[in-house]
Amino acid sequence: MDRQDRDGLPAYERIKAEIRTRIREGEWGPGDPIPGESELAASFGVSRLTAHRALRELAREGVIERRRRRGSRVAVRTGRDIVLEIPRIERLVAELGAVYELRLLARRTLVPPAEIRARLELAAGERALHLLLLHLADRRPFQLEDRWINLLAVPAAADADFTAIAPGSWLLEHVPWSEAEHVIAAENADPATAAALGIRPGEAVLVIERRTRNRNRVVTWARFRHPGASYRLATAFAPRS
Amino acid sequence: MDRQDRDGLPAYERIKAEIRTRIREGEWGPGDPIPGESELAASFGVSRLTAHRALRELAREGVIERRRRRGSRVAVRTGRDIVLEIPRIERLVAELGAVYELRLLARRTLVPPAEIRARLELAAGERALHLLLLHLADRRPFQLEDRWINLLAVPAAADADFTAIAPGSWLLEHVPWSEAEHVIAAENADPATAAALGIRPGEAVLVIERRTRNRNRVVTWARFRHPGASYRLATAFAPRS
DNA sequence: TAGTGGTCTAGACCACTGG
DNA sequence: CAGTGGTCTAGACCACTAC
Repeated sequence: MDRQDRDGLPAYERIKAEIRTRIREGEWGPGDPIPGESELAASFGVSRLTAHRALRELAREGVIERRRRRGSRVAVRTGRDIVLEIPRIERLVAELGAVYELRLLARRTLVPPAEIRARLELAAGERALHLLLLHLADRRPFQLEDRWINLLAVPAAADADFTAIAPGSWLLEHVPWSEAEHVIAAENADPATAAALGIRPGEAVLVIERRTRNRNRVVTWARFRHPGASYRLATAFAPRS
Repeated sequence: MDRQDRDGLPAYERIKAEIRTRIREGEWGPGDPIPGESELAASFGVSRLTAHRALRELAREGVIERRRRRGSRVAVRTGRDIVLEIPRIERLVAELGAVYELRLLARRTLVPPAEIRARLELAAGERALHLLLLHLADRRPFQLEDRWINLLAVPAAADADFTAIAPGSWLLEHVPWSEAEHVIAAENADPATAAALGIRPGEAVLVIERRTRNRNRVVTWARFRHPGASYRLATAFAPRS
């Protein structure tokens, strides 16, 4: 049953909350042992499995560390995980309360330069689709997108209308599953980038690169450039899970 | 028991792997229904709870979506979560194979300017500890750290020796639990930053800001600046959990 | 209102590991 | 080798919601 005995929360959530509270309030510090499954089960009046679930989830979230025989203890955090959500560009602009527009600046199918070919893990001489797009928010340049699409992985992209839908959105809808690698960097705007984004050459630009895979093939590689003065990635920290 | 029947994996992991495979290979596309708990339990010869665990974890990882009565289906991903791990600066430098050094450039306890006061959520007139540090990798400037510490939240910081240990590491060891907010941005180096980092004024700088909380109080707010040319944040995508 | 997911129990056996 | 965590089952009741 959805046990909502006391706080409208399932028993394992109540146990998790209780442990979190004791850690947050300093009663249990990093490295300190905390009660084991059996003890928790007894003190909360639940089965061991329920206590186990609470501890298992806390461990997955990085709050505690568990070892057989050794027991459970408060995790000693040596680093921090930042979870950044990067939504579709259309939603991002909409959430800023701005009107979104898309301009396709260039579209060509060609044999990519060596550097891009390596990123796409393409055979020599293989052609790929190159797109250059400008995303606008309230008619002002918001993001410059430089994208290569592996037509072997996504042949349908050759016929897609990227003046109507951003490639990122189109791909999300047409590629069933994907993993991605990201790089975030700061660069000085080169003259072409500056012209496209309507900023001065040399101005700081926030660069996000994304490489997406599907079935061990690189689907696409894209570089997004934002004017540094008007765009930042912000995150509320979320524990691992 | 740790059922390692076929692949050395627990049953719920085998079920998860099977579902992931079918999604990855396109057999089940975004939005498609997948077998329910009972059906999976029967076909894998496990109890419903084991099948439930597999589906629950996949849902938490964002792979599938579950709704009562409606059943389970492949998640329609509308965005991407990037998980960035930001390790301690000492470890980061060590992983680059470089020798780490720390230089404390300035240390003062003072009433912060209004902007900082707001970030620390401090009462007017309240003093805070301000630190300016330079982190070096192989004797070259790697990161400029501009940090404010709320002495009401961490009184012991007043006596800490930040010439020996980086404040980030010291805080991790002395503040039992924390949540954090992050901002990532690109800026042009101002003259002071350029001088400290040994770069030209105007060069792109990758800025990471972090605000850490404990018990609803802001513990510290810090701004880290890296020369854009020599530092990038990279991430392998990890599904949510 | 039927069917799916959500939670829970009591009992069980196994695996790992610190003393 | 004892104790802790890891997994599993069979059965149960409840909650939500699409039909």
